[in-house]
Amino acid sequence: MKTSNSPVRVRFAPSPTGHMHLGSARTALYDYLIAKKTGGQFILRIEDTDFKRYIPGAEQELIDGLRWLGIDFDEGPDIGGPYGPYRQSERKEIYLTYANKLVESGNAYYCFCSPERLSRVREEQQKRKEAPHYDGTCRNLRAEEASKRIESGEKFVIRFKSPKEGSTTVTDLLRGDITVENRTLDDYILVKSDGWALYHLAAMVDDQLMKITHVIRGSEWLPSLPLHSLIIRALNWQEPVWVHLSVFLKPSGKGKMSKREKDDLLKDGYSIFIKDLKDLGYTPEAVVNWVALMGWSYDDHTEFFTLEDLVEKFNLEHLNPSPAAINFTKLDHFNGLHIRHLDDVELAERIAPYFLAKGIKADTSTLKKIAPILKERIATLDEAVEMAGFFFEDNVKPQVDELTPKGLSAVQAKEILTESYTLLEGVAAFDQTKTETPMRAYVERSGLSAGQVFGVLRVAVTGQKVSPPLFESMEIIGKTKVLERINRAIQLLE
RNA sequence: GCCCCCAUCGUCUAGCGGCCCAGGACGUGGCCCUCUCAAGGCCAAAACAGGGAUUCGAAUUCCCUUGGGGGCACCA
Repeated sequence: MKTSNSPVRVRFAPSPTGHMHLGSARTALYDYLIAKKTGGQFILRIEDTDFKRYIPGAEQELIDGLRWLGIDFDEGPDIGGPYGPYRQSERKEIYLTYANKLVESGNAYYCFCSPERLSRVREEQQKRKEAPHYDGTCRNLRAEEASKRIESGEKFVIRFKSPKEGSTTVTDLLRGDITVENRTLDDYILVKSDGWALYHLAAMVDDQLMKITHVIRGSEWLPSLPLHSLIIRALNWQEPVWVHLSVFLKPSGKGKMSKREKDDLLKDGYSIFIKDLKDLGYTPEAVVNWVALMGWSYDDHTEFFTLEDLVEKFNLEHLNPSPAAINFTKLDHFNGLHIRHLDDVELAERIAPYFLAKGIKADTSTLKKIAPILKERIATLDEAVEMAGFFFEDNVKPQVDELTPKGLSAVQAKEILTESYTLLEGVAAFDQTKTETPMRAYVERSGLSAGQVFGVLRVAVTGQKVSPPLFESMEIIGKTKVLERINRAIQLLE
């Protein structure tokens, strides 16, 4: 099936009921990519008809998440568009119009059964080990009787009249034909007793009215695909291309993630929520790259992609239908890759907020200087703080035991520092080439290893055992401060 | 219980009948480089779930089993 040549209209239709997670991000990404690639449009539609589950702020989080990832939409609730409104809560009457058409054409019917009766029926069915389904009480009610009961004020819902015989075949782009026996279909509710349409109706109506050509969504919708197709056919509409993406499994590959597991994950510095990822030091570039490759691959085995690359190379043909376990170490890898691809100024800007969050006043000019030596040493942006915090402190607090590493006595360590002080004090232009030469010579002379000498000096100057390269770091810190710090370390050793 | 989907290294995947005693990436182990940590380079271990069938030939097609996932709401 050729799908990626003519302009495609796709929609991302989340419900504002929780945080935006990786699965949604990937769906939105694919939507965006295929729309951009084909010169089509990407629409954001908010499915907010379930007022009980509605979470204020969730819509904004969604929009912020998309913006952060660089996924722009062409039409949506906050920017409008020719097929609005883009919130289902503003489209009640539209759904009713089509629900009525369905009733008129005999494809749907009014049902007056009470929720209480229905749950009793369900219970009995389950006791008999049957699949829970509507028992059909109102399915063949005469029209006059139905309208009489409606007029008398009885509560009702509208149900779809699913065929009882034969089978229904629908085509999914990744899986081919999917066929179900119609007798396994239920008479699903289309419109609730409060007059609001349910997803099954609302989404189909919106997709049609918004001229959606490809429905890209999670595979949790696969079981209701026949129903959706049947609704569309009953309305004499044309079916979109159905694309059901595989689900994401927890890292172990065993099922979806529970609330508890999500909390545990956060303790390890990972999260499936987009809003967390930013705080955890991940770049949107890496998240996009990573998520794009979970369920999609490119011919030539390339794995490093920018959003622009993906727009050019993405296609619907290489999608993989099997469930994928989330691999966070690979996110780390991509994050490192993308950090290294950032230029120094950009990286400086990106790490600045993390210093700020830790209460460290990091000035832009120093940030720019440390960016190149930090670049290949951090996997997440927040790591810049622990790796390079010492650049911004007035003084550092080395551990005495770290000042005297294995194989060296306190006396030797002190000697190294005193000698270093003298040598470095004598260097006029305090840049790395000028400081390294005399220090190397000293190493030769002392009979100690470079590791020992520079190690002690590193702890004295940076306060830590692990740091960016010593001489570059000292240059950035500056002569005065370096000497001060060495001095303090010598005192510590006394 | 019923329905639907899926099945290649630990993980993400390439493979769409011969190019595969299965390729790449992450991770892991080793070596090199090296002032620490990284980054980088090189090397290694690591998979076609099982059983039938079709075929000269199957990871690739079909069937069964097993395993995994999803769904069965007046949620989406």
